[in-house]
Amino acid sequence: MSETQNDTFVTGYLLYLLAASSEQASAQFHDHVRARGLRVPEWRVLACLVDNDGMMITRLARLSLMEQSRMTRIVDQMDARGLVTRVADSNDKRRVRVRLTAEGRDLAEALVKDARRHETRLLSALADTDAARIKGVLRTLLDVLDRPDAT
Amino acid sequence: MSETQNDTFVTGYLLYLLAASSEQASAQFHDHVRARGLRVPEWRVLACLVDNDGMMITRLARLSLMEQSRMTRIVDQMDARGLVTRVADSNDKRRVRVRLTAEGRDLAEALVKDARRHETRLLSALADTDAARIKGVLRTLLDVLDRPDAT
DNA sequence: TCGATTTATATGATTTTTCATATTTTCAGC
DNA sequence: GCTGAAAATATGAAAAATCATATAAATCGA
Repeated sequence: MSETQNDTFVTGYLLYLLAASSEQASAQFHDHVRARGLRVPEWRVLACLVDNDGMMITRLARLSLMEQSRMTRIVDQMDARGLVTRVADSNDKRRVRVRLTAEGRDLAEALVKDARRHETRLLSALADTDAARIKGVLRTLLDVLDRPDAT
Repeated sequence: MSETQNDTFVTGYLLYLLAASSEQASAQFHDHVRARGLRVPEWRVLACLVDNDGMMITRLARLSLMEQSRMTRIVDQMDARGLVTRVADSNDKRRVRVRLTAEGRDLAEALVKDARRHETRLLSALADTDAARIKGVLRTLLDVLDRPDAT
């Protein structure tokens, strides 16, 4: 008994399993993203914009799971780098719409393709039953959490 | 069609579902942790140490999903605050064992109790089938990711 | 048992992230 | 059409995280 192993709580704790799964499942792809010269938050922005170009900063922040002020600065940098442009919303002058540039779109589409491939590989490493269930379970969890009575 | 909604990729992407689930499922409890005067990484350290007191920094970092140098500084702060103490390992002088103080242990045990309660509530908000499956699916995913041939 | 390698931790410098709050614009009710 | 509240974004200052690397101890092989 060289290394006393209790590990009774953390390892079985739902929030740990979620954090660890997310972290570890993403690690490889995030390396790929960085190899392509992007930081992870930037990749998230690109992915959101491929789905729906011209999102406003606030929504981009919510979807990308980060704070608004941080998103403002990330958009700054991506703008400076020529991946996106800021466009004033004509109806509501408070809003800033973020649009992909041609370069941004190319990069985004290439990475989405890579992401899909990676996801397929990941799912195929799971048993069929697990692969079939995982997304549904997570979506259900997210739905439940969205309800105001959540907890 | 006021807000053009495509949302074809991100919302259904496994790595997004994992990150979002983790983020959102944890949000409430993390607020609780902060209300108790701890930052999230500190709570993670306490939770690990309740399971297995005297872990070394490196292992603590791996389990808490963070970098070693970051963990060194977090342990510094927790030490300064009286939650843990550093103990030199007698067999291997490179190692630093992190031990809970009495105060640290009290806080840790209280929070673990809260965490378990919170987890129970969370799981009971899911349908029985989902609740029964979620941990298993995540554990399987983690197992697969641990294998060297992972992807 | 010496030297090269690996492992564990620490630290300086830089970059990110956060927090609080300012600014600007819209909206709701009167 | 005013006024106060709410929403969207930006920004300065502070705290935290990262990256590269230093230091020190253990281990492995010839």
